[in-house]
Amino acid sequence: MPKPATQDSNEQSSAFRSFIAEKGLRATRQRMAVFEAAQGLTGHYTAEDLLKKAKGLDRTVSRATIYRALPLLKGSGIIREVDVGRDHKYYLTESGIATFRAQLICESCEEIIEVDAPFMEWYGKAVAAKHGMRPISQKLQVTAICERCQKRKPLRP
Amino acid sequence: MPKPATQDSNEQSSAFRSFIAEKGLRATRQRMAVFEAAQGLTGHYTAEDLLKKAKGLDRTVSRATIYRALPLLKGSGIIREVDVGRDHKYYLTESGIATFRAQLICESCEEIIEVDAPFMEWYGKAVAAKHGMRPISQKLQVTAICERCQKRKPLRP
DNA sequence: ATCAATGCAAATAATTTGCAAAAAG
DNA sequence: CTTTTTGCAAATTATTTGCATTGAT
Repeated sequence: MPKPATQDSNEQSSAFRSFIAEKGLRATRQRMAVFEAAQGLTGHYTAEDLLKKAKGLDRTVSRATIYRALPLLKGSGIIREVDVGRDHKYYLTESGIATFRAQLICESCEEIIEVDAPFMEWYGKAVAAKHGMRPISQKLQVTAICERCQKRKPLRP
Repeated sequence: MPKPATQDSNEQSSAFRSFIAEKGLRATRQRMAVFEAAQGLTGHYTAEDLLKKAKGLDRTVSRATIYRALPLLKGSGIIREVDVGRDHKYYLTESGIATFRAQLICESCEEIIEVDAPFMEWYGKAVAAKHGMRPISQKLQVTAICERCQKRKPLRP
C-alpha cells in the first residue's frame, strides 16, 4: 500500500528541519508555516503568493519572515528561484528529481514554461571549462512566442 | 588607406539617425550625446556609467534621458542589455559582428565574461521548436569560479 | 538564560513617470 | 506651429534592514 500523499510533506519537512538544525538555526512556527506553504503551491509563485499562502496557515507570518525564509528554502533545495528579469522573482517548489531546467518564456502572454534541457548542463560545463572556470550553476532562457499566441492577436502588441 | 577610427562612430551614427527617423522620432542633442557616449565606452557599463560619460559630452543630459534613450539604443542594435540578476543592469556597445553570446559570471569576484556560444543558438531554437514555439532571443549564463579566484582566497566568502 | 527570530515600519535604490518648459521638424 | 523631448522631482515597488520584543533550545 502506497504512503499517503501527506507523507511527502513530512519527509521533506524532516529534510528541512535537519537543514536548519545543521546550521544552528531554529524551527520556528513561522518558518515551518512558510515551508508548508511552499509545499502547498504548484507552478511559479511570487514571494507575495507565498506570503498569502503562509498567512493562511499561520496568521502571524510577516512579509519580512518570508524574505528571510526564502534563502533557507533555496539553500535546502526545497524551492528553486526563477529570475526572468521581471520586476519580481518567481519560485518553484522542487519535486524530488532535480534535472536541469530551462525556461521558455512567451513574449506575448508572458507564460513561463519549465522544460528539461539536460544537454545544457554539459554545454555550460564545457563553456566554463574552456575558460578555466569551475562551473556552479547555469541558466538558459529562451524568449519566444508560444503556440497559442501565434494563432491569435498578440496580447502585448 | 583605411578610414580613420572616428568614421566608425559616424557610420553607426547614421544607422542610429535613420533608426529614429523611421520611427518618427527626433535626433536631439541629448539623444545623440548618449549615443556618442555609448560609442565611447567599452566592456560592461551601467546606466549610471553612461550618464556620466554622456554628461561629459553634453552637460544637459539628465538621468531620465538616459533611461529614455536606452530602449532606442537597444532597439537599433547599437547596444545590448546584459541582465545577470544584479541590482542594476549592464550594457555593452555592440561591435559589428552579432554572434550569440553567453555570460560566464564569477561568483567570487563577480566579473562577467562574454563568450561566444554559437551552438546555443541552435539548441535554444531546438528547445523552442520542440514546444511549438517560435524563438525570438535566448540567454545562457553560467555561474562559476574563475581561474584567478580558484587560486586565491575567495573575495566573497 | 541565551541568542536567534520575529513583526513592524522605515530604508534602499534602480527605474519610471507627470508635468510644464524647451526645441526639433 | 505642432508634436516630441527634455529636466526635474516625485513616485514606484520588490526587497532589505534596524530595532525592540518574543520564543526556541
